[in-house]
Amino acid sequence: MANILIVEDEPAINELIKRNLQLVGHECISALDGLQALDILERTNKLDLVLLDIMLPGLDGFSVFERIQDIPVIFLTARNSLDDRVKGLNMGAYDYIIKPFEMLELLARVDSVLRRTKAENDTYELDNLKIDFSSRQIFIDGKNMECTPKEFELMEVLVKNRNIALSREKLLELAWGYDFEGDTRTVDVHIQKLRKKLSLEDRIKTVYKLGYRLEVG
Amino acid sequence: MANILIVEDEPAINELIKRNLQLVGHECISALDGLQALDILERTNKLDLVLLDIMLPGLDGFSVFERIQDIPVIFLTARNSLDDRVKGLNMGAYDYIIKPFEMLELLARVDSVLRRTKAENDTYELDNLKIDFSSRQIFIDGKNMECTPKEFELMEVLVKNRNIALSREKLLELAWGYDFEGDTRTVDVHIQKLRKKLSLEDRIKTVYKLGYRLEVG
DNA sequence: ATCTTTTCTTTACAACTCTATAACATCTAT
DNA sequence: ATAGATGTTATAGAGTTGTAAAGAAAAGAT
Repeated sequence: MANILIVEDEPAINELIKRNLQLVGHECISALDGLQALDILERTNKLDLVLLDIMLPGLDGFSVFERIQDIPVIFLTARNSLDDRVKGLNMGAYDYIIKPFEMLELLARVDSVLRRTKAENDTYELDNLKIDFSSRQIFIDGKNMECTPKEFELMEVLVKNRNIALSREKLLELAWGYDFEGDTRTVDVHIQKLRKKLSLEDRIKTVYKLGYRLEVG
Repeated sequence: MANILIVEDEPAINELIKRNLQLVGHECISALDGLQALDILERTNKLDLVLLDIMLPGLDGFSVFERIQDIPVIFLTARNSLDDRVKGLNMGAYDYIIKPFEMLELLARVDSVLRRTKAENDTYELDNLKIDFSSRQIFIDGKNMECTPKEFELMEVLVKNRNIALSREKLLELAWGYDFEGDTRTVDVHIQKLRKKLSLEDRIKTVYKLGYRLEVG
């Protein structure tokens, strides 16, 4: 889907981010310090996004950022200070995330930035299924399936968190909003609609006692 | 909400942290020195987080930390030195807080770590077996084995206490909950299922007259 | 406004899955 | 050899999910 450079000096966190981005279909390359990042930036020209830690040994994130041209950057920072945030955004970063962060939040922000910057990223294709996030339409073999708003929103959440088991509560939070007060069974009914309408009976798996997961090769 | 162990030798500060965490709905238990902390860690297995002072009488915080497995730790330290910070984070701590700290900051960091550890995608690998604790899936050679909830929970307990012989009573307590009233033979049946489904016949050992042990190189 | 249509949520019950237990077989220590 | 411990299989019941249809809410038409 997209090529992403992860610049983060803590190997465990770097690996964690990488694993999750790969899970949803991105190509990733890791750098553990600023110099390594510059090296990769110089040799590679197909990067779509850089996740950049500010606190790095040696060359810091801001210095790396100055050498990046025409690639969107999301800063990762342990510091919550307004200074760093403002500095980063003033320099032209697209977004910033304060560590420690929720993985689902990171995935959402990455998607958001890619959507803003890469037109062809507005759609996701899966076999004969095509999802157009900007026009909020879903196609099967090029035929518009006329989804309702809730159907689309739920499908969007499943697609953006594919291969991850999501509880009914989490799905309600992500597709309905954290303030939804109703029954969790509502999710079930909408899942059935998606399964039927989009022929996803064997792709949307039930995770017994938990929720659902969209399974994709 | 979460079970938190507070290791801090100054009674007033320990009590202060405890009161505030309880106020926001957490369960707390206090230790006033390293040995007491180890004792609690040994007897309790439902802790979600440890707040650990580095400067302690007798056994210091780093030594306590070495005995903690699979529980996130936030170090509390009066020392602002980069050395201690780096040492703590290198050892695998999730975060650290410099004393004196604002209570709200502590609460925010506690929440943040708890949120992160719940969403985090941590896995344990053992030969061709991979256990993903966040999505609750077990893979063999990358193939999802479709475990039931109880199968997963029992496997989780075995893995997290690998190489330790666990009695049936202990397994029931850890995987079923302390309030399970049924027969201990229930464990046997589930152990057989794991052995069969995950080909662990020679890894899950029977400890005659006691229980079972997952044996790992 | 009111009525109609569409979408969403809830409900009720059917279908299914999981789990504990029982019953019997086999093993182990003495 | 024997008593007690563990392995194995089958099954009923509890709990979870699937599904259709009724009820409620929102959107659109008149």
